[in-house]
Amino acid sequence: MKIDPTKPADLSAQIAEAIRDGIVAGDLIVDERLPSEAELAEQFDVSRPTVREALKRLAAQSLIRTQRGAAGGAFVNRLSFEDAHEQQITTATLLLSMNAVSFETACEARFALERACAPLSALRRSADHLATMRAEIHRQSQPGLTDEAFCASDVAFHRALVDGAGNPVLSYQLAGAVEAMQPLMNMITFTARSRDRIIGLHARIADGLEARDAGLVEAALTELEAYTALLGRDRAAQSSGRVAR
Amino acid sequence: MKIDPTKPADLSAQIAEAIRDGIVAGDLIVDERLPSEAELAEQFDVSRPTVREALKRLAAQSLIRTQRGAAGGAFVNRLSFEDAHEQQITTATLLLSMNAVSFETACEARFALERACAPLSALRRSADHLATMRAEIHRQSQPGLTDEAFCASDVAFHRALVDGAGNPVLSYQLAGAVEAMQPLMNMITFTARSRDRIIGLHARIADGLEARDAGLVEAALTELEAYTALLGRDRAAQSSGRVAR
DNA sequence: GATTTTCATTTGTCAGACATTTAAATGTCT
DNA sequence: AGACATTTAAATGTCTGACAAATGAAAATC
Repeated sequence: MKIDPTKPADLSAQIAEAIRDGIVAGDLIVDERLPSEAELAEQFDVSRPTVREALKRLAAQSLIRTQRGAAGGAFVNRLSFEDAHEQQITTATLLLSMNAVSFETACEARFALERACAPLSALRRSADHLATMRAEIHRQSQPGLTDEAFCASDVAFHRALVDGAGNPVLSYQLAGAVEAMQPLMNMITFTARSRDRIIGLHARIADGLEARDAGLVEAALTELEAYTALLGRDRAAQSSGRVAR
Repeated sequence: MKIDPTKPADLSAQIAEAIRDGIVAGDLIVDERLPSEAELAEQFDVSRPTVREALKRLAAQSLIRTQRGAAGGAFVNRLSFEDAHEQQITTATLLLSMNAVSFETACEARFALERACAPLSALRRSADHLATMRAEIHRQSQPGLTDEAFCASDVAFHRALVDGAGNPVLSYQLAGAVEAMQPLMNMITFTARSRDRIIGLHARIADGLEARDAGLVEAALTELEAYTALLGRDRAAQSSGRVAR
């Protein structure tokens, strides 16, 4: 592990990269302890603050964790699905909010991904998944539910659908996409009629999964996509109509 | 923006979180300059190194960029698809390598996602995408190609398929998944016969896209999934047969 | 032997300083 | 006045040294 002090990049960035490469290449295995900050500083021939900046970069990506005290230090972190999920959501959320991705584009991606889960979920969903979905449908039909709570329940419903596929990689990828869209969905105001429509489609999805009929689920998802896109367009039209610019 | 010095979390982590929240909430907009490190140190009532550690955390997530010099400083970064893509790949790669995700699971997720792209890609693929895919197929049939080069071309082929869908969100999500699998794919040795089989399926995918027939593409992808899973099982069987453990 | 105390190690934080980069301000010449 | 060179100030990047706080292990004590 060597770094080039003449490179234009920051030393801390170079050091972080060197350590990251070591982790990816398997030179550093999970739960292995890195040398102490003082030792790393000596190895890379830099000061301790520089090493610390590098370690913080890695910590921000959940690649390492640090522990204070005698037997403390920096340890290679076992990246959990939860950690990755968190990162994915913040990244995807920012991406959607800053790149002005159109609602339609995000919507299309989301439902395309969900439809990809449908056959697997129809095959493997447990009774638990189904129960969760039914419970969320019931919550969604409660009167007096705020739009935000409705959205949150919507996310939980779709998350159960995705988890039903029994593939953690899919769950991680997809749940991230679904949750990242929530801020955009929250901007929609759901009328009683639109809620009824959505709940009805949710029920059809749950029915399809119960019958293990992927076709039904996909059809309902396609309808739901079209309806969601419509709601998005309505909101856009309203807000552009209300405010002058 | 306030932090609590009595909290168990590191000050730099708290500061990073405070700034991140500001970005997500829109208090800090893209390309806006943050206060200088010295000013931030005063605002949060901490030292400059602590502020710097916080900024490095944010830089590691591509949330900010820093510039040296007179008009320099830390600026809120417009998160690009490329940046997000990079992050996604490293995260997903580590996730696959450290969590011992089975080849089958990763494979299933990958092809489920690709099938989700098929209808959109059939509808929207440009002549360019098709040309890229044909070119990669041609490269794959060159004799003397190393396994690694074959894999790289395979990734390029599938990336063109995904990009053909014309949905940047899908491209970002999916290309990440495909590329993250490359290390696992690289562990497979491709015989001449298996290459022929794969190339044939690639050709069928390209044909399907050319004819804008999503069904053909999906069918070929399903076959390719089955075949890839088979190759993965073979490799597992061989390696477990060769080495004792 | 069990409990308490001490201690060494390590990360977390601070203060101050200097180096380097960079753009803007200033000065100078044509 | 305009073009070019120089200076300057502001900002990040880095270093040194120090102290605080946490923590596990060894030593001391009961």
